[in-house]
Amino acid sequence: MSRSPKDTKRAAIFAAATRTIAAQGLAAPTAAIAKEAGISNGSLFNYFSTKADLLNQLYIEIKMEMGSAAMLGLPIETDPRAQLLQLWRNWLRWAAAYPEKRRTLAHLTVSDDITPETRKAANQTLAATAALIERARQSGPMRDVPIAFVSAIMSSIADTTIDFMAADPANSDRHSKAAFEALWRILT
Amino acid sequence: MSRSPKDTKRAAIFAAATRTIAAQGLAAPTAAIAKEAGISNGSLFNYFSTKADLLNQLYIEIKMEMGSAAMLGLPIETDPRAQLLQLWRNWLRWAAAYPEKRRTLAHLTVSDDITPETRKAANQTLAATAALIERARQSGPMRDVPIAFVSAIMSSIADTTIDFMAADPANSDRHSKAAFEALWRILT
Amino acid sequence: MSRSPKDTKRAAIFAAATRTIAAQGLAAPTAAIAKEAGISNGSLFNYFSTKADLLNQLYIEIKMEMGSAAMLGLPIETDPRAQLLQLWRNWLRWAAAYPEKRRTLAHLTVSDDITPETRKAANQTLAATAALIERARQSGPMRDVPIAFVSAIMSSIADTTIDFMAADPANSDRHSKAAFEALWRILT
Amino acid sequence: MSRSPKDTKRAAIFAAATRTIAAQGLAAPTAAIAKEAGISNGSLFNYFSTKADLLNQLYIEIKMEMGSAAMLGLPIETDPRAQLLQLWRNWLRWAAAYPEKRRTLAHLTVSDDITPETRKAANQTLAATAALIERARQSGPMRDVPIAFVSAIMSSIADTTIDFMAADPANSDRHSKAAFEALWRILT
DNA sequence: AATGAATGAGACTTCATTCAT
DNA sequence: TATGAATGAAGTCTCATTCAT
Repeated sequence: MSRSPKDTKRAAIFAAATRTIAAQGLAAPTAAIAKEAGISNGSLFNYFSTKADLLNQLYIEIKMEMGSAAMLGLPIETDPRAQLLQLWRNWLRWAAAYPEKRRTLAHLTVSDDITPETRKAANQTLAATAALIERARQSGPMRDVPIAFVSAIMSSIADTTIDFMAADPANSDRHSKAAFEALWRILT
Repeated sequence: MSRSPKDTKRAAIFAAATRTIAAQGLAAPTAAIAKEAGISNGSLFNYFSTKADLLNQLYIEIKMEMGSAAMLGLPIETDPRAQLLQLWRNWLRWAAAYPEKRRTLAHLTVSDDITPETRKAANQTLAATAALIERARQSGPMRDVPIAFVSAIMSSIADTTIDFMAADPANSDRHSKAAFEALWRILT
Repeated sequence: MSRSPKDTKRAAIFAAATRTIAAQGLAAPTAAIAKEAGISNGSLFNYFSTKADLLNQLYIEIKMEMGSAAMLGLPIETDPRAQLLQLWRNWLRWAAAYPEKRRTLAHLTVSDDITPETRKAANQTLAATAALIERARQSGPMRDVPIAFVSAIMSSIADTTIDFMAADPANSDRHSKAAFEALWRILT
Repeated sequence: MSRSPKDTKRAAIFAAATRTIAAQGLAAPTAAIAKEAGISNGSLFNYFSTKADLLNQLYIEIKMEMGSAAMLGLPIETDPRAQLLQLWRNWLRWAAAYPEKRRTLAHLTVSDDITPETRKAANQTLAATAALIERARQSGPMRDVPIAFVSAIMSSIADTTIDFMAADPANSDRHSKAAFEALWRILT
């Protein structure tokens, strides 16, 4: 079950890239990422053929982790609202716990280096989430809209909420609750 | 009424920058922008002292135009819903009409070159919008949340909607309407 | 006797160049000099065909003024020592009175833009000085050395003295006197 | 005993910079220096972070070499005059042997890129020289003047002498001797 | 597989000089 | 004669990528 040395190193580079990009933005030199990862600048290219390659894979990596975190310990067989609320809390908790990952993800999301293929692949990590939303909206007013659109709106509300939680941690809970209620009103 | 030649040239550079950044992203060379504007690379710096200066001013320019477009022909003395709906339509129509401005604005919004002062200045173009939202939500469920938060959520929903409208123009209206209804449910 | 308008403007440019170069060095933009002179950047080139031309003429101008200042009110028919002392005092007084001219002159002296012809022309402003030195050294130990060499040594001692006077004005007199005595010992 | 490859390359860059600056002045492009050193223009910045950094280090390098050369094989326990004479000869010989180093040093000395810290550091290479002068002047007429002033005068005379030696090599010895005697008369 | 020096294209910016008005 | 916008060559510095060791 343990990871190969190669995977370990890749993970170290991902972590280094996350920290470095969170701090410096996408213009962060590959040399800075390599240094943060404790390897030489040249070595980075033994693991990722180009900087763009690294960014694309990092994007998928973070997206997948975020997706997994969102689904963690989700109650089965409960009413949709309870499930969605749990998903919402998981999501926001993850974002609060890993601010650098979120910052870096925000940078990557708007990068021209991220290919459409990568975006498509990353979106599939949200399939489970989409299923939940599907249940929640099923007989509500959004029932005739493409599910991707509904998901995207939920995402954008979550992002906005996370921004405000980060800027004003004291009122984190209030913002989180208000946003969830708003979301629920959208769906039902 | 006509603009000074200097303003004309500035406007030409803004337009060139908008096109170039929409196409190439923020990494677009100043030389490319100058060429697009029909001037030499050195001349650009007779109008903007640095690239960052150009970006900041362009950001404010587009934001202000967007704000004006949103308020265009807004009915006075109507019920809040009619007003907000008009605002929503104006906004989305502008975005659809000037996709390059919107793309460029999206790039600028996340740029590290945009200073906090610029962001603050640009946000004041949304004051009128905020007042409308204020009326709409006044006795609704979002009444106790900071208005900035409500505004931000509205913005993010609008952005998402615009993205989907751009990607699927045939269903523009459906998306626009569904999103507005969702927004209205959030507020009331 | 009054100067032509053209000469007045030239003098204004010389003065502006002196101040600007004293402050910023030879890399001072011609535009900065023009602005300091109260004219437009293009106008400067109506008076001097190139920047190098301006620098060369400025060099001669300052050198001539310095030469004149040194000879001011020189007693005739006195013993050589009294004459040389007066010259020395004049020289140092001028340097103390016009620090910007001296700074600028120092910059110009080492500039590659100053042509050998200019240097030769400027040196002739020192002819009168050389004559004084000639008298002073006539039967002394330096009698067989080229007069240009003796003059140059005197110049360099004067420059060094002025530097120290500028850096430590409180001891100006002491330094001036000590240096003159040293010079006198060299010559006699 | 052999230098590391990195030091070898640094030395090559120093040599290239010395030649290039001697020929073209401080405005010599870094690209020209790099080419002269046989490396690409980007490589230069692997060794010196900025052009100013290179200039500062080069200044110290040449000053130290000059200082060492001056002290070479200095007789101990001799009378001050013999010691000073040896110093003088060493100094002038070095200057004659490495005209490019001297030219470059002259350029660097007046450069605004050389920081006060660098100048201070470089001046300490002359501490030994100052001690010699101290002995020589001890009961002479310059005994009450700051030693820095005396040293500076000696330097300026040396520089002037070197200029004349370079311009008129046939009379090198005459000039050197005459200048030393003049110096000695100053001190004693 | 790891290293890190070397590369050189390309970015931003400056500025002496020109020229239409 | 005066203006000042326009020019574009040139300069410094960065950095993704390569490759000999």
